[in-house]
Amino acid sequence: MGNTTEAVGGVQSVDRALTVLSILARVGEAGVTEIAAELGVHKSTAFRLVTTLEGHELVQQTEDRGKYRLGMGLVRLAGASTARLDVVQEARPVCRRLAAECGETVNIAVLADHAALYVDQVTGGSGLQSHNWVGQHIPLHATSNGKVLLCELEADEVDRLVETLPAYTEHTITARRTLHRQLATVRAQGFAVATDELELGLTAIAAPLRSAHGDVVASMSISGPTLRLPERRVEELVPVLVDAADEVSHRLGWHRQAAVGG
Amino acid sequence: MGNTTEAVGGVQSVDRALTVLSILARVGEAGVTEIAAELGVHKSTAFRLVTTLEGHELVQQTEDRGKYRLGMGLVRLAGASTARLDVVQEARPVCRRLAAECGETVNIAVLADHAALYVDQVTGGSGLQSHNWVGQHIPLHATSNGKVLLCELEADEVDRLVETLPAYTEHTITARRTLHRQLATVRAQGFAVATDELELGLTAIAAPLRSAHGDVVASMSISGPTLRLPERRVEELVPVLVDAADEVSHRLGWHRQAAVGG
DNA sequence: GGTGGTGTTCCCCATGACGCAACGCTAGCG
DNA sequence: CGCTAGCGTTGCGTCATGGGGAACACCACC
Repeated sequence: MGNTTEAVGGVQSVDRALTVLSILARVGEAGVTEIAAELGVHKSTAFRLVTTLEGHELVQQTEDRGKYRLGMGLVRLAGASTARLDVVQEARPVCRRLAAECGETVNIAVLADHAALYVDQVTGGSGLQSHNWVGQHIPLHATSNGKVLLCELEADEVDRLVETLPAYTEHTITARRTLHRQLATVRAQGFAVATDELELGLTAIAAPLRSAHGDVVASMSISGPTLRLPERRVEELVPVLVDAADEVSHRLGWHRQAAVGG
Repeated sequence: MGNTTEAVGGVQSVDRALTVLSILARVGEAGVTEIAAELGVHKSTAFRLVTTLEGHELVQQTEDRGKYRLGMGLVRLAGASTARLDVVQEARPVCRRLAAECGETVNIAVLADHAALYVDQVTGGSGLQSHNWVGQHIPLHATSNGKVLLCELEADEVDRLVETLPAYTEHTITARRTLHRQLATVRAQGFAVATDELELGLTAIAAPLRSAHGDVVASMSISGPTLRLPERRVEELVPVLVDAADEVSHRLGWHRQAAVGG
């Protein structure tokens, strides 16, 4: 009987095990009893599922006889997953160079499920990463990456993906018309800026990564504290970012002239 | 074709499903038949497992009736996973054990802003110790931690980070060529030593901590008075330190074999 | 149009996963 | 200090459930 999300797949025990992963992703840490309650199964069942997950390192215990949380096997799998995305593979060296060059964090995002999904991140300057965004879903209308990913879609497609426009700060775009107007600008100038729109004090600029067909398949961004990225510095960074993005697009087989069947 | 992992956990079908993920991580793409063969099960069984995985977006089909590969759900889960951990947290128990085991001070350092930043410290057995390094910025060219943090960077990146090479003692490296040569050695042997280079009478050895991607994200060091750490004792401690560092790397998701390219 | 490959579906059987209950353990509290 | 209540963990008998065989739909090559 459905508590959360159930009957997704065919094999019951596998479905339950994978639901355990979702639960842990949501709550961070959980004990066997808690998981069992959420799944609606007996403790022992939950325990066996968790143990199996642990055997593959997708889950790990915080300590002996302790709670469980997601494990590093997931990171490994996700790495293998994104590594197959040729976007990430091709972009990584460029990201690294860009991050080092401007001392800010560089991200790669793709369109996934009504949101921008961050698939890679290289932190600038300091090796101690402030916050790892990889795997996070970010609202499309409040981020530079989101705007880039949307900018070449049909208007009704944009409206389908962006169902609501919640305000995160006073600068967040909340009107559909404003959004569409901004997307036109982004499309025209080839990059997007978002200042304090998702979070006060957070600024980001983004540029599109294109496949051989010319489609926008991903977005590359530079982000950092608004204090470090005032208007003047943004103006400096934009051409650097666009150049880097173009280089990645080039590696992916895109050529400015080679518009395939307009 | 070796069955890589078998009977790891308790629940058979879950175990098989997770093995499917490993297989896909290894080969990139695979069809139902291929997966079934590798698992040693019937096609239909493999199909059901894959379908369940697909329901949770851990796997996706390249096209209709096509092969399967790892999905974006993994990236999401991995993001939730890495958000909860950081180097210090994972390293702390190992540091404590290491410090107790060898009776010297153990430090964790990361690259930050043209210097090594000490982010954690566990003092060794002997009671009162020198001052606390945590939060201190330390020159990269005169410390074992610095050498480790630099050793896998590009040569020009190293030169950018190390602007000048001031001499702190008569043993400090002051020539760029010497530094680059030493970094190559560190990279090759997997650890660094610094004797009397920052301060007369102070010896330290360091080894790299790697992320799931294989990048050197931090450095772990053992340091103490040169009197207590003569060459012979350093030789004893190096394998102990490297083992400890490898263990932390492992916890962070790094696996020697898990080089993604193949 | 044959032939061998794929991913997919159905159905029946026995295997293997489930719920139960009991265990060892820790923590809190009277 | 023992008593209880909660935890994660384990063995066991039973029956739901997942597995395998075979047939299906489809594609590509010959």
